[in-house]
Amino acid sequence: MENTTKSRILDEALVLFAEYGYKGTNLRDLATRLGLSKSALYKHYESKEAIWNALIDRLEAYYTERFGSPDNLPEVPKSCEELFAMTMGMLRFTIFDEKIILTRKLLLTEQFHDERIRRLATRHFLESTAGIFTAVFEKMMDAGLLKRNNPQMLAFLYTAPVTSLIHLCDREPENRAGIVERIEEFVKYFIAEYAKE
Amino acid sequence: MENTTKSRILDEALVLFAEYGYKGTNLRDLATRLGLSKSALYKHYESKEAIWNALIDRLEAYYTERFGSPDNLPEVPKSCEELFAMTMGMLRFTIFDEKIILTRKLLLTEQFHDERIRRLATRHFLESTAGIFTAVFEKMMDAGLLKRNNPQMLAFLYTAPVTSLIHLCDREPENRAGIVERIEEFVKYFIAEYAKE
DNA sequence: AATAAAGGTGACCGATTGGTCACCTTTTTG
DNA sequence: CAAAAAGGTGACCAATCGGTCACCTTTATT
Repeated sequence: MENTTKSRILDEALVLFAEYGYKGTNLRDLATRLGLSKSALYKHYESKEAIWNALIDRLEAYYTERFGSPDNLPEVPKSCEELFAMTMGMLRFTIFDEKIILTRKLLLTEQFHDERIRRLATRHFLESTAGIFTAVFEKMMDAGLLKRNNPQMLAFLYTAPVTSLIHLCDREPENRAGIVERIEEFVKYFIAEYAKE
Repeated sequence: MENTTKSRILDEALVLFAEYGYKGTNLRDLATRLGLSKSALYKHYESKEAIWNALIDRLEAYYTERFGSPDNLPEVPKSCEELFAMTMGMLRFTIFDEKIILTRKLLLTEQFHDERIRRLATRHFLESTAGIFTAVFEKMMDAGLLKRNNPQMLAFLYTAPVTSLIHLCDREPENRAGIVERIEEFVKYFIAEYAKE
């Protein structure tokens, strides 16, 4: 169920839906990109909407698998340097992976046109990463690495600015290097501000 | 040049483009909503694209008028209570005004399909409000109301989380009241954290 | 009052779209 | 190996879209 035509259709659908939107995507282009005829698509999905729904099914599955259970938390950093390294590691992953970029674009551009996308957008942009860092910060406070503070508030204060710069990165990929530096600067500032001592 | 048909077309175009996207908007709907026939639109604009461009012209003009010159800064708060009041005032304006909500939706959903929207999105979501608060914080630090700190970084730390909650508000208008409370909570937390003493 | 310009209408056009169908080819299955 | 299921094709269809046109009505202009 990996490199089947059925799943390749979804791969390519993500590219087109993310780039041109649901309305702006047509099945002839999709078929051509896959080296298929348009009618072949209908052997795998019964309509354009069915492709769309299957793509969102897959996205939802990805999110529940990735962020659904609290046991796949990252290792808690044992120092502020490790916190910095972990953050930048996550960032690089999130900012350079083509599929994740496309997913973000899809969530942003279709959030007001589809109920399930709307819910995923909140989950992605607000809850997922902030939830992880809430747990991380809490443990780092317990370990005496960060000043005592409201961990949830602190995580929100940490992730929201970074998220907004990630959006900038999607919008201006030509400035990616400079933006990564800016994020680095922010992360350093934040850690310096809230590190113990 | 205010309540002319020409400008009413743009008003209604904003609604449709924001709600359904450029591709998802059709001129028959637009005309019907205005109580016109479709061909009447062509007496005012030569194409769908021309309507789109005129709408963006107007948006750009609004932004340069509103945020273009540094002299229309808000009054600098004389206390942290005033900073709180000012912030919540700006927030309420930004969150309840139907036209601003639609504009945000348009910027989000069309930012990858149009170069000028892309630039406006960065200006709106990253530069405008952060710029204002950079100036405000700098002056409040000079006045001894806030702890000495990097004003630009602080403004970014302040506005980015609020902006992300404004997006949440657009996505879930049914939870607006609760989200406003959450913003209030954040703003209080932030001010308490960075107020002098 | 005559004329022209501006504003508005409905019928129509070609292009594009999602979707269907009869037919062919390959692969699987008993 | 025969049958059938799965995968693929190109021609075609109806609906929708942006856009045009000839024509009518209202409003300014001189």
